Amino acid sequence: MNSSLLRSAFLDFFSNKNHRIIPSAPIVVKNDPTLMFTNAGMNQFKDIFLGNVQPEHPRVANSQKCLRVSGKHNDLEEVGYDTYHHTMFEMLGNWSFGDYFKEEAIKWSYEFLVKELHISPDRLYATVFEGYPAENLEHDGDALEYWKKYLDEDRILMGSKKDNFWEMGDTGPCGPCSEIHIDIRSDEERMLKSGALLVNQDHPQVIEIWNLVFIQFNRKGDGSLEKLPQKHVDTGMGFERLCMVVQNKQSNYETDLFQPVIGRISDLTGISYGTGGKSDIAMRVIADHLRTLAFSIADGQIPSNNKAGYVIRRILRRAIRYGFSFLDQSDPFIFRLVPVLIGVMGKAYPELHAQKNIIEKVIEEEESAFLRTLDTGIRLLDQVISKTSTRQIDGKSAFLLYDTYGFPPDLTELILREKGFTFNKEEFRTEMEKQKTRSRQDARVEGGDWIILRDEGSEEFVGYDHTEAKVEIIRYREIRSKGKAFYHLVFDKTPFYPESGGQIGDTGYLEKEGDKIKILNTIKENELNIHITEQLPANPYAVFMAVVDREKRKLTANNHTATHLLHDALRSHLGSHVEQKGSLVHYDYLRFDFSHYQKLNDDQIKAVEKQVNQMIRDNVPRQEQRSIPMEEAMASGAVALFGEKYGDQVRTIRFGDSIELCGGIHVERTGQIGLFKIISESAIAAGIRRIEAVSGPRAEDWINEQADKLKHIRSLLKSSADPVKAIEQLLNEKALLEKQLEEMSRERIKSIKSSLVEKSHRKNGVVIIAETIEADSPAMLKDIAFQLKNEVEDLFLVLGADISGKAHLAVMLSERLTSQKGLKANDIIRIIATHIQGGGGGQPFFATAGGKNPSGIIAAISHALEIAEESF
RNA sequence: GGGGAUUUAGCUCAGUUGGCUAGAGCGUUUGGCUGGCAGCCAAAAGGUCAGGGGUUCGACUCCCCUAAUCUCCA
Repeated sequence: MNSSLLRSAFLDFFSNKNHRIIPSAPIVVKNDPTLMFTNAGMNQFKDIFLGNVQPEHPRVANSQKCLRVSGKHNDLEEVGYDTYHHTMFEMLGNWSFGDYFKEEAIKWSYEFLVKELHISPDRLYATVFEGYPAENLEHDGDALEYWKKYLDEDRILMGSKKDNFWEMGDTGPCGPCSEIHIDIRSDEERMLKSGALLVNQDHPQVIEIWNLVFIQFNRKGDGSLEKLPQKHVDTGMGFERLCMVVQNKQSNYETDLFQPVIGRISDLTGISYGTGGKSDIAMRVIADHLRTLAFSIADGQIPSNNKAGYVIRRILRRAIRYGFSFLDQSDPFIFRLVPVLIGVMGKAYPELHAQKNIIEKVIEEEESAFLRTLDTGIRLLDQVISKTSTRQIDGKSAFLLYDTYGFPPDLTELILREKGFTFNKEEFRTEMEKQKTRSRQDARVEGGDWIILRDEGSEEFVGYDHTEAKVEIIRYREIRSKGKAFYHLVFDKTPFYPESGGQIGDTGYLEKEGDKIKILNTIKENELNIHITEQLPANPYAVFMAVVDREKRKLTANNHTATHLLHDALRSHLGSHVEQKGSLVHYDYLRFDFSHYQKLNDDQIKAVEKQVNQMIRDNVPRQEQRSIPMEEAMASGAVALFGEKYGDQVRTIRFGDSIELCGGIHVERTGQIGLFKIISESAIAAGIRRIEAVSGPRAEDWINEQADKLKHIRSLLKSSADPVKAIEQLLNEKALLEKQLEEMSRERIKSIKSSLVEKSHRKNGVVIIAETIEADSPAMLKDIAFQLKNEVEDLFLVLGADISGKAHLAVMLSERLTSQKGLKANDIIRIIATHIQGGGGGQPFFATAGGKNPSGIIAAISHALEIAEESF
């Protein structure tokens, strides 16, 4: 059975059991600082388990794309070396929200594996929670009883709390789980040793394929467990492993999910798969990472230099590195694999088709960028080698290469080994330790404990309707950073908008009987809105007036609405491939990154700007829906960014044709924005462009500035008719005059030079010139000095000039005088510069000085003359 | 969140302790050479040295601030 059929077999099976089939949530997580990527099938149902929202349907099933590349679940470094670890994988799951429980979950899992997929039951093992007396947790007798209906008792194993009691976090929903393991070893091997002994022993052929979690408790803050009124089922089955089992393969990479991609890698590199060498590892790494990249980019996460984007970039670079080292690829090639991947998975995940272009472009661009980085690294490494006298380079240099230039240490080692070198790994490790300690310390300084003032529930955001509110502080904490103390305050309700969705956080103040405390910023952490201040109120228990800086709020709202209008205008002029890739809404300006393949020409920019301004003049009213289901919003044509998921209640903001899911602050009517002006358009990555723009008063300022400049130009030109033509004329004239001037100054320099030569005298073959001249600029002085040096042999030249009230000196010596006589122009200049109350310096053959006292020039020159007379 | 680094011509980059009149290669334009092409030769254009402030007689170079980018750690 191929993978597509297998995926639909699972979904059909549960659909027939009255489950609603829902789409996978995006792989990129928004608004949850504890999680960057979806790492388990249950992520999108977290709120249902927590009781925060009611499910729309009590039974659902889906195939969820997951990523395990950072944080607690991090499989990245394992990928490639074995046959079953992945960064990106699909998790098949069926859920019951307060509906069916253990009996059905177990029954159906058995039915699907054995009846539907014809997996032999004598290869299956089930584990059941053995209990944990310390917490009064009984062994899971129910699960055991249900399993006995299907499996021999010696195939049902007891599991510890570690393996068979599942917890989401330190607190929250939890419960016992029951895992299904499968033994795919050959019959001979199975005869020799029972699979029961290999369960949970990291054997590559005795593996867990399905975990059935029975959520029935809530772990409270004090560590105790309470029974939930509603019991849930949460199951997850690794799709890649299932494919391997069903297709009778020994490795996930031999299934039809990976083989086409690996085949293409072979074609492109001319290296075949299955040789058992490093090239096999490289191919697995690339085949795996390609999936992660394609899915992340499709969900809107492009590689970048921080946070989630940086995780993605590092994965891509890991793939490139393996291609570079073990497949001998020094040109971009991974992007060429995208069509094959889409062939395999595009049907189940149509977003891959939709985003094909951008996935390819972004990967290609990143590949060439990293290959350049490798080039620079290799060059730097060569420099280090040439400066090293032993056969070992120091660990600090290797670390610098890694830490600052991102050059992988294993590559450093590889290259060094080829040249018969090594590097000091001990020292490298020490440097790395130092870096880690420093980071940990700085991170540690961050946290003071929350001080709870009132045990009140959640904080309410009232900022959509109000810019001030009577508030009470419900908790606070002190933060120390860079020797300064800051306070984080949380209110019972707040009009302050926290930094999110690209919009900056509100500022303002907290007032109590005339005493004001500034609120410097507002940020969001988990679901808390945190107000940052430099001081704590004298009486934190009081009731305060919290007031938002209305002026900044208004300007910010202007820019946020302008951003939506811009987005809409870009889509209507450039096409619907335009998607938001990043956004910054500040009170002074806005920045909007979006997918598009080429530079916008002037006409396009004008057209976009014009449409936005038309919308502003139309004074379109805001239509807001505070809380509607995601599905309904999408149906109305709202532009969704990545991050929303099934069952979410979302807010939509509509201005005419522009409908977006958005939590930000917007104007009531577009007319308030007044004016919109694009300031710059540039590229930030392959296929991604950036527009910076201003609106309202800032746009007015900008326009006025331009107009003032033009006005100024006109008044300077004394011609209001056609300033462009006048400037062109001036430029032409200027070019002509410059030529003439150059001619004249050449003549003048020539005559100055000849008069200098006339006034020169010789002593022991040295031509000595020491004169005051009239020069227009220090550059002219230099000019004369350099020309004379080329024309006169054995020259000792000292020149002085009064240039607009300042004294300037120059000393020029011929090569022979510096090398044979040991004279140094820079020494001489320093001595004689005292006469003009200045200082100077330069090289041995040429030096200059400047000073405040032009009347000292003559003294300086005669001093230099004395030096000359003494020397020759 | 913290550390390190980068920002110089359209592109890739040099520029030594502050002072050689800001350079190289590629690209562009023009002219020439060569049966044609690949190319070669010659010349030219092209720079707010990221932006702002400071120190200095003098700043691409030193100091401070800001921004963008790269990179490592958490």
